[in-house]
Amino acid sequence: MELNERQREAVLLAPGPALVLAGAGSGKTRVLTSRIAHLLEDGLYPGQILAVTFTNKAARAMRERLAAMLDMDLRGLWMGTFHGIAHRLLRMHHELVDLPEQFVVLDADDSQRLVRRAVRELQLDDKHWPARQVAGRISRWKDSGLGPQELAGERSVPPQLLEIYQRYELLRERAGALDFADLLLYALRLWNDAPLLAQYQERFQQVLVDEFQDTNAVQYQWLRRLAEGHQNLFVVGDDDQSIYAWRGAEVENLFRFQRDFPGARLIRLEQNYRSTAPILAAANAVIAQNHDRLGKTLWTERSEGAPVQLYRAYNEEDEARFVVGRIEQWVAAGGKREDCAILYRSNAQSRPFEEHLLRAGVPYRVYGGLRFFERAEVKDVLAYLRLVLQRHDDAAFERVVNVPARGIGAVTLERLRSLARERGISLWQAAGEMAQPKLNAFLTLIDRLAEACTHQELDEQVRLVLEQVPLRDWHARDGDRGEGRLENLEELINAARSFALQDGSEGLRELSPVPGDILSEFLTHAALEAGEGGAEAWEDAVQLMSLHSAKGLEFAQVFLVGLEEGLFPHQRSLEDPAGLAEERRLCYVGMTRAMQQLVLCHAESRRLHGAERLALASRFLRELPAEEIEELRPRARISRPLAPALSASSGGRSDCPYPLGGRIRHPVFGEGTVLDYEGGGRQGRVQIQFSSGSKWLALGIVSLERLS
DNA sequence: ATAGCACATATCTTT
DNA sequence: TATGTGCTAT
Repeated sequence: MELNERQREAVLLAPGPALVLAGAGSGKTRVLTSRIAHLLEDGLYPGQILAVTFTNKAARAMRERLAAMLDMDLRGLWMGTFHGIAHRLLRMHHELVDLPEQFVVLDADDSQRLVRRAVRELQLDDKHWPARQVAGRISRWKDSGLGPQELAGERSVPPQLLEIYQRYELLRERAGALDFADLLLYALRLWNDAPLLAQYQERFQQVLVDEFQDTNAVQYQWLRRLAEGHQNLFVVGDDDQSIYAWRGAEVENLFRFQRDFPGARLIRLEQNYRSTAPILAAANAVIAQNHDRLGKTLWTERSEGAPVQLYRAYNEEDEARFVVGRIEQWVAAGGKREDCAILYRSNAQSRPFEEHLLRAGVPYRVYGGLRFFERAEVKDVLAYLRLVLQRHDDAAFERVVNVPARGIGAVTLERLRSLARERGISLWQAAGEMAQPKLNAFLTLIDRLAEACTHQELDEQVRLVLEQVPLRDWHARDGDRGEGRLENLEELINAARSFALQDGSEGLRELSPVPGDILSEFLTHAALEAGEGGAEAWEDAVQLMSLHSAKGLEFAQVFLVGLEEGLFPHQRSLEDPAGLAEERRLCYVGMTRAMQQLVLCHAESRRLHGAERLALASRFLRELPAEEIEELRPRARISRPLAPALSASSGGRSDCPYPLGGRIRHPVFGEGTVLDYEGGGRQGRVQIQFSSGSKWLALGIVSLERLS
């Protein structure tokens, strides 16, 4: 595809620092990929390029695009997330930062458990110090580069919290483990080794960064030091799409960059190629309500396009029914399911859509939520493997010492913990010293397992765990609930096999020269990339995902749902102007995902956490320009289905000849949109929204022309 | 020590 | 809603 003038300029820019402010849909990824291709064609070796993306998905996509553009061996080209790259470096140079060779990576859940343990060890009330929140604060401090020492003098930090932080660090270090934030911190520490830094500065002649507005303080420092020699740092970002401040991202890095790299070239990409004019106008109007923007207005050459539609649903069921109806209509007209995306603020909102899609027999795929490697039964098996690798991994030890139940209860465990605490040793060591039969049996089990696992294929190692540890029986006793877990255990074997195959053949491994055990690779993979792609990944399916995970993607049809005060914008940001601005950017991100048709939905009433609540339309809807919006009026009949059975029977709406949301033409009233329908056959009636208002029409009498 | 049950509680986004 | 925690009976 041709590049426009600005894009071309960015791609061909001479070496040196450069900042590309790239609006949504302005061809950002294309510029980045083209520049890499250009550098390679210009004679740079793949090994001299480092490209950093924000998600694993984005890294994969870019690699694929690059491979398609160039007929070239890309081995040696480093492309990945900050976390992934940091991990790779740490595997290679662990000794420089006093890490054990087999260090493990803690995911968010592991970190929380460790916090809980720290709280208990300090004899603090874990009600008063909820692990989830404390872990969140610690992680944010770490993202800004603040260790316990730096916080010591801070009056705003309660002393207990500081103590918890310190204890957490102690436990974590003893376990030879790194949390997500540590990966970045330790990677930054690597740069304190001058020869090593010089080596990488020499090696990576060109550093390119995607989604730069989402970098945090530590990531920025890491980049700055890496590039401070040759200054060949090419960053691409959009302040309007900064949606990760809650995770420590600092948009200010865009300004810092210009300050720290004087003479940096600035290029703005403002021409949008993705969306129709109405979609763009609507999105621009919303984001214009934010202040302190770098200033940038997207425009498009396209003038055509359907208006943005707004559907006001009675409740979340109605919302789901409407959206699924529209999707069925799209598919019936020959559209692909995968071109339809349902985007919501929080993952919990997926359920009514899943139910309606299921009922309608429409394949769908949900991204996010509880992912494969985050499931308890899967994490248990992984914990056994972690112990095999690293006996001092206390988190893993605690997780499975009594799973399945083997008579090691709270009392024994408490004794273990205090012994470990007193002597400053790991739980594994403490268990060895206790010389208690049941504990010994557990230690022996792990040792035997480790022995059996040596020199085995990865999937064989997983199989060995399931063979030597009666986890299957344990879950099988759990009846219905256990069945799914059993399936997940079998799936884990498959996951291990395909990971090993991919890793050994052509995939990651050759491209990323990581030394060390495939097992530890796999465990890191499980923590870093919680596992998306299921077997049905290639099936044509409707896509359901949170707004956050939609960033960087595009779809012909976007249904942005749940636009209600308290839900979106989220309750917790209502009070806080900065939080509200971020919610608005999130809305902007969501709207700009749409290429052809954007449908916005909100419900008047919503069941949330089990309780029914009235919901006000989101303030973002009031910010829309009326002339771009086609409002679908609320239905006249207001009734919540009394029972699931009832809604199921009325859910079989295939007997209505006009799909909900579809366009029709009436001989007198003209064009309209099908809003609702009740009754069956010729007795049924259908509600149509005409420009003059909405009307109920008897199916037996009128004849309506269907428009595609 | 463990299973089962009642009760409380916090509701989001992700590497 | 759904998850987790604490209590009680076994």
